[in-house]
Amino acid sequence: MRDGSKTRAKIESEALRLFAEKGVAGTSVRDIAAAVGVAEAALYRHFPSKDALSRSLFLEGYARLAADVVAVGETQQPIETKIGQVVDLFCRLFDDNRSLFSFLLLAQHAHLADVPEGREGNVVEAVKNIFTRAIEHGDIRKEDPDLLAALALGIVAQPAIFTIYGRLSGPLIARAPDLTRAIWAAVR
Amino acid sequence: MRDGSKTRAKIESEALRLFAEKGVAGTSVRDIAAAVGVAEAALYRHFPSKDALSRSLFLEGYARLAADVVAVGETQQPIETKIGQVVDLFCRLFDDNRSLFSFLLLAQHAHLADVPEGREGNVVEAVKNIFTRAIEHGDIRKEDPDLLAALALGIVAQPAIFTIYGRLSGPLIARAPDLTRAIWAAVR
DNA sequence: CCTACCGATCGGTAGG
DNA sequence: CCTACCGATCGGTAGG
Repeated sequence: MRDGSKTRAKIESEALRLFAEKGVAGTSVRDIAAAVGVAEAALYRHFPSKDALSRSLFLEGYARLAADVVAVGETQQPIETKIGQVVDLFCRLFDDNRSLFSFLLLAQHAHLADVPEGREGNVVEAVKNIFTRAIEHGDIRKEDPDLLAALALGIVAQPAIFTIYGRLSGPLIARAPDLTRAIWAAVR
Repeated sequence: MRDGSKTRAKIESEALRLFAEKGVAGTSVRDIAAAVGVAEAALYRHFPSKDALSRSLFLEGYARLAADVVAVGETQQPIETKIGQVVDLFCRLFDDNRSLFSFLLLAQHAHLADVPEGREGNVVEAVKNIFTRAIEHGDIRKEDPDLLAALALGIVAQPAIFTIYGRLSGPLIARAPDLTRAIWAAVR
C-alpha cells in the first residue's frame, strides 16, 4: 500500500489498452479508474491530467522505438540487413505490445508536435536517416528520403493495421521476411 | 430558403472538414452548427444524430471510392496499368478532397463494421480482388492477396499521411508514378 | 432546456 | 508524520 509504483504501472497499462481501443477522447478518466480498480482521484496522484498521462505514454514509447531504430542505423551493415532489422523491431513491438503499437499509430497526430525535433527522438527521422546514408553510399537509387521512409513505414504499418482489423492473422513477425523483401524492392 | 439542400450540403462539407481535422469525438455538434452558420437544432432536420451524420459521410465516400476501384478492376488491362489507375484514383481523391480522404482514413475503425461485406462496397476488397485475379492469371507471384492489398494500400496511404503532416509537399498526383512503381516492385 | 457525463479538485482517512 | 487513496462534489459541456 505504501508503494504506489504498482498502481502507477497498472494505470499506465490500463490507460494504454483503453487509449488504443477507444482513442484518448473516447476514454474517460472514469473508464481508466474503473479498469485499474481505484478511485478517479487516485489517478491524479500519479499524473497531473489525462492529457499529461496520454503524452507521457506516447513520448516514452516513441522515444524507445526511435532509439532502437537509431541503434540499427548506426551499425556498419548492408542497407538490406538494416531494413530487415528495423522491420523485425516493428513486428516484435506489434506482437509483444500491440496496445502500445496501436496507440503510437493513432496518437501521432495529437503528440507528434511534442516530440523533440532532433534525429534522436523521432522514429520517422531515424528511418529517413538510414535511407539518406544509403543514398550517400550509393547503395540505393537517389530519391527523396522522406518518400522512401513513407514507403517503408507504409509497408509495415498497413499489414499491422490489417492484423488489428482481423483481415490478416498470425504474428506479424511471421511476415517480416515478406515485408523486408517488399521494402527492399520498393526502394532499391 | 425553402430548399434545404444547400444547408444540407454545407452541413456535410463543414462536418467533413471538422471531422477530418479534429476527429468525430473532438468535434461537437455546436462546432458544426457554428461553421455552417445555423442553429444546432437545424442539423437535426437533416441528420438524426452526430453519429448518423458521421456514418452517412463515411459510407457515401467509401462506397464511391470502392465503386471506382471496382470499375478499374473490371477492365481488361494489364495488372500494371490497373495499379497505376487505382493509384491515380487515390491521389486525385487526396488532392481534390483531402478532408474526405483524411476522414475515410481515420474513421475506418469506427465505421468499417457498417460497410456491407460484399465486394461491391468495400475498398479493401476491391483492391484485393484485383490482385486475386492477377495471381489467377499468373501475372504476379502467388502470395496472400490480403497481404498484397496491405502493401499497396500502405504505399499510397503513408505518403498521403506524410503530406498531411507536412513532411512531404506538393500534390500527391505528382508522386503517382513513383507510388505505382513501388507497388509494382513490391508485389510482382 | 434537460439530463448525462466529462475532467478536475476537495477534505478526510488509514496503512505503514 | 507521510502519502496513496477514497467518497463526494464542483463547474462545464456534451448530445439531443
